[in-house]
Amino acid sequence: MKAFKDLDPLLHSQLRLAVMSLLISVESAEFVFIKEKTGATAGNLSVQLDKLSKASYITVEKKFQGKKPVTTCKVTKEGITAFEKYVAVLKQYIGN
Amino acid sequence: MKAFKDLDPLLHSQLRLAVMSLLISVESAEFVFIKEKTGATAGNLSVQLDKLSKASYITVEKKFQGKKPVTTCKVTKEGITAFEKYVAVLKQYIGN
DNA sequence: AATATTTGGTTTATAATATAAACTACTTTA
DNA sequence: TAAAGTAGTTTATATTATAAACCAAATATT
Repeated sequence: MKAFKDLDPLLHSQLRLAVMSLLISVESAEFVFIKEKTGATAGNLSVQLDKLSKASYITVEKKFQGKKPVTTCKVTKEGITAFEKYVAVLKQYIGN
Repeated sequence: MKAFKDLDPLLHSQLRLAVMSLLISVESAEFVFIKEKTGATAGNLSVQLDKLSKASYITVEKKFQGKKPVTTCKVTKEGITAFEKYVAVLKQYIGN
């Protein structure tokens, strides 16, 4: 019997956790906005969004707004569930 | 201005966080006990205890109990402070 | 009595992860 | 038309975590 349950490694990363936290509160956000809010570099953010997307925790939609590319992210139902589970497990570590 | 403060990287690690969580609740624990409670391998635990110790978050004392080596760990005041700060920052991510 | 096996670890090598730097493609401005 | 900016992606590197191999001593096995 394990005293500590595993923390979802996909969420146990500062940047990805910040992204999820952000997306849960706004339901939709653009790449540039997330980049500013998290203070991440574009490259790092691009990689981490890709990981979250591949896990179906978020959806990433790329379109053009006029002539500029715009990447819009949304959290999925699975993403919300995973986040909530992560928080619940985490509380075992940090004491509610 | 950054929306998300940095999470102490030393504490933002599943095993090290579990160790700290454990030590805060008991004030003193042996290597084998921590190993069992966290489910870590001895090698991994040895490395992570060393990191926590080098950061002065814990103290590690090695002695012999009869003929067996016993490694006893305690959390330091700095360790408690760092842990509490980590938790406070984390709450920004997970929403209290 | 020699030889496994277990205990309590450490050291080292490898795998995974995060991050930064370099690059692409297109647009706007000077 | 050249330089600089925007919005990203790809790739290389540094960091971190983990596992495998190892060590020394004690205990159990044949």
